[in-house]
Amino acid sequence: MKEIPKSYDFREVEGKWYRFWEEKGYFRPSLDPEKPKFCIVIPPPNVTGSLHIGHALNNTIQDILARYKRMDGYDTLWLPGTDHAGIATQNVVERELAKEGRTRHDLGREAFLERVWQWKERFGNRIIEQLKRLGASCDWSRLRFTMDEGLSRAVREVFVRLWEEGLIYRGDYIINWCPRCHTALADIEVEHKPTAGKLWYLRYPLVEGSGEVVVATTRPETMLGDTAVAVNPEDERYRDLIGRKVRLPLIGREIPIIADKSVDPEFGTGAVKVTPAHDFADFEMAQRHGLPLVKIMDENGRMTAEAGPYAGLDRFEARKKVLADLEAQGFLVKTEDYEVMLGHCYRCDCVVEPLISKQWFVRMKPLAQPAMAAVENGFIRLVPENWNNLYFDWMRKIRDWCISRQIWWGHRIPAWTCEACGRTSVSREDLKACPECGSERLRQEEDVLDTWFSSALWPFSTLGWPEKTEDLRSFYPTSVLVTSFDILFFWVARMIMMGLHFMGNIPFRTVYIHALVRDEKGQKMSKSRGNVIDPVVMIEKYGADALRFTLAALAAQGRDIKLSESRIEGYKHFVNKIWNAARFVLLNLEGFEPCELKAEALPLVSRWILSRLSRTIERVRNRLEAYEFDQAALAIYHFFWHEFCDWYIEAAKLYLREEGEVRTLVQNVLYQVLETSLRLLHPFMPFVTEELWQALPHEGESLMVAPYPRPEEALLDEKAEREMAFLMEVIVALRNIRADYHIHPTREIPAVILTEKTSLQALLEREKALVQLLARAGEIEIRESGRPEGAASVVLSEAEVFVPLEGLVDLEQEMARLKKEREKVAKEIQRVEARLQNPNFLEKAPAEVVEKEKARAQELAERLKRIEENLARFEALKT
RNA sequence: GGGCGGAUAGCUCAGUGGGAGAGCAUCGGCCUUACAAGCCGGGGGUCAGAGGUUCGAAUCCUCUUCCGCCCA
Repeated sequence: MKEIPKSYDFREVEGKWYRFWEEKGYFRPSLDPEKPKFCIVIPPPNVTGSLHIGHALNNTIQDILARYKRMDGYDTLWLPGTDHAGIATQNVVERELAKEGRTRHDLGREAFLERVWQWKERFGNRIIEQLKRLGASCDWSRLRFTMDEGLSRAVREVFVRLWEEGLIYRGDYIINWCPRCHTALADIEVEHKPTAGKLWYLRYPLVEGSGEVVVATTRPETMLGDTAVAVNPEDERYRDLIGRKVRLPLIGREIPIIADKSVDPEFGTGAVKVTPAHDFADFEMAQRHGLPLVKIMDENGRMTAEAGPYAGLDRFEARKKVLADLEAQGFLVKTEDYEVMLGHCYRCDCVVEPLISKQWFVRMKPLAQPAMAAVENGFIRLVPENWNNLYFDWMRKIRDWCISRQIWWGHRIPAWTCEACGRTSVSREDLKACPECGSERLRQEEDVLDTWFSSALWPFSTLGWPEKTEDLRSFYPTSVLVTSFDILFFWVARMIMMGLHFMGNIPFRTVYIHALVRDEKGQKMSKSRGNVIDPVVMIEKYGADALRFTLAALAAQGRDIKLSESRIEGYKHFVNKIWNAARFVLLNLEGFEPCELKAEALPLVSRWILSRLSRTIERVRNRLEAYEFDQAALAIYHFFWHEFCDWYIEAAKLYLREEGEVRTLVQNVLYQVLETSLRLLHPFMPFVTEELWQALPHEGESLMVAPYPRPEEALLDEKAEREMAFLMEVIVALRNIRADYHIHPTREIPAVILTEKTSLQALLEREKALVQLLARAGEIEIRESGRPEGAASVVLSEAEVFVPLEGLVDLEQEMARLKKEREKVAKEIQRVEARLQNPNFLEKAPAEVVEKEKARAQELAERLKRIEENLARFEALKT
């Protein structure tokens, strides 16, 4: 037999097996039409990205599923790819240019894009390499990129069709504008953060007669663009003023006082200024009341000519100046501290500005309706399902999606405007001439599409759509999407809409939404906080298997993961434990001959471990199917460490000493349990399991393609489990006494075991050697009665265990132990008896519960009796 | 303001109507030839608080307090 090194060195192992798997083509599906299909599309990481701990969790889960299903007989495709990440990538390259003292405008559009592509070729695959380190079993031969040729074709097709269906339109609307990225943003790309601000009260004098209206605002500079003052129609204070006019300070424009239900009478004075060109609520109000728009700020965050004397000022300077002037002229009533929710760009964290501009939009309502129904009717299942409400809520409140971005890196909108006839045409192919008038004076739209537009198509564009490919036929709809909730709407909801609209079918059956990984104090990890746990560093320090197992073990549903390095270190110990258990088995396979395992011929402990193994397999499979990765991982952990290693391997030493059949049988059980455990563990810890499996006798080329274990009914053995539970109780009792009396571990102790049950007596006789080995016991006497004098004792429910050692027992200590035990048992009896004496309980509780309680009461009573007797004996000895 | 989640051992968390659990940490004893990254044993909890439903509540309901997150 092969001997393996004393401790596991993952560094030498991981790369080796990853290359092996890839070379063998195991990551690729066979496309065998007979096999059921399993498919996951990866949430494409940004090309700018490097692997962070969230990716590590996300991809570990996907890999666990992919490896599990692959081993379980599914033709499995895990389809990888990257996202061009429009704004983020453009920002990176622009920053690079800035170091050379240049801007993208110096280069021009084409040269700039050239530069971005170069950057992508050089750095864009870093995260892919890191995923390989993690062990991800993606089919790299199908690697896609949102800007590659095929996907770009899909984007165009979708854009044109939506346009033709009237679901895309262009128009002047208020949008979120990032003055730094210089582009429009979608609603959900804006992060609202509480910021300390002020509430300014401004005096607007009435045009006719004396009097005034005081409005409260958090943005005084926008008063330059006010076109009305609004009050709530129910508000008594202002009822008489509705319809009258005020004169806008500083500017002198006359604006009306209007009534609108959206005004909150509780806010400020109950009267608000209306700036339709620079506030979402005001824009909507303006539409309701037909108010004019006055744009006082431009795309750079500077004041326009409409701002009169303030034209050209930056928005923050303008505020200062406006306030100073208002105060000087007596229009500023008062100032209060106020916390405002300020929108920030999710890419660059700048304060975004609501602006009116010409943008492209997708009508969402018609698309959202079926997407909602798909979840409502259970065609798509969100796991855990408490995300349903949030999903529905968001879909109900959905607004049209602003898809145009004023950047260069991305899918350029396929629309051309004819300078001759003014018509805008949208086309699948680049236009050379105007389809309307034939003129060649065409100007292509400058804007590109929101990055999420292309990722919304991901589940079918990556499979080859709009071509009718074999991949598309085989793998759409995909099986499960693994993602985190923060992109549920950015991405998941849009994929559902697009999938339903263009494929006529859901994009995936299940959406598994995993937790966010936080640091050990529960804070978000971020570079600025300096609390980032870098998965690549962890892999180098503890190995990919340890990291993966940790993430799986912590992935409880509906709760964020608080990760600390010590947890990873802890599970590295588990990896080592597996290694050493395998080492033990290998060292003891001398003369190993595979044989059939007939339950009757096996020692009790072997029947027990096989039964436990079968139960563990069942549990692991169930928990995996339920996406309870933590439960699955912990089930294996417990079985392998605390049943197989702690008990079975120790017990096996008894039989391995012997010659003959029993040795062969136990060797076979050791082998079988280990080999099966490795298969069971492989999706969680692919590397160490492959390394060990290859060192064991095995059939097949790789553990990766070995069958996933199935529970075997024939191996379940309740009797063996019950009997072992009893023996373990006895052994623990003996160890207990040893520890309490500080008897050296190597010293054999004599034991007397009392039990009235003949079946247990027989069991103890049969398994005496096992008890002797595991409890380091010498002579063991088994009898029905006759407590030895002056012995340390432990009372079990069906037996009493004594260690009669001359001069051993400390009376006080022994009595203290018994008294404590008596108290516990007595308390328990009280509870059980109270229950049993309650007629309501006897009447209403299910019969089996009542039976169980009765049996328990009896058992406890017997135990108490024995404790009392022992105590009495000690009392007698004392006097 | 609206919504969702959480509060169980020192820490991290499972348990979701019928005997309070795990891992880590801690304490005591061991280098027992697979493993000291280990083995054996121990201690530790009015399950946030109050009320209710029930024969029975950590578990279901209501309220309160505190802590997260999302949306406005």
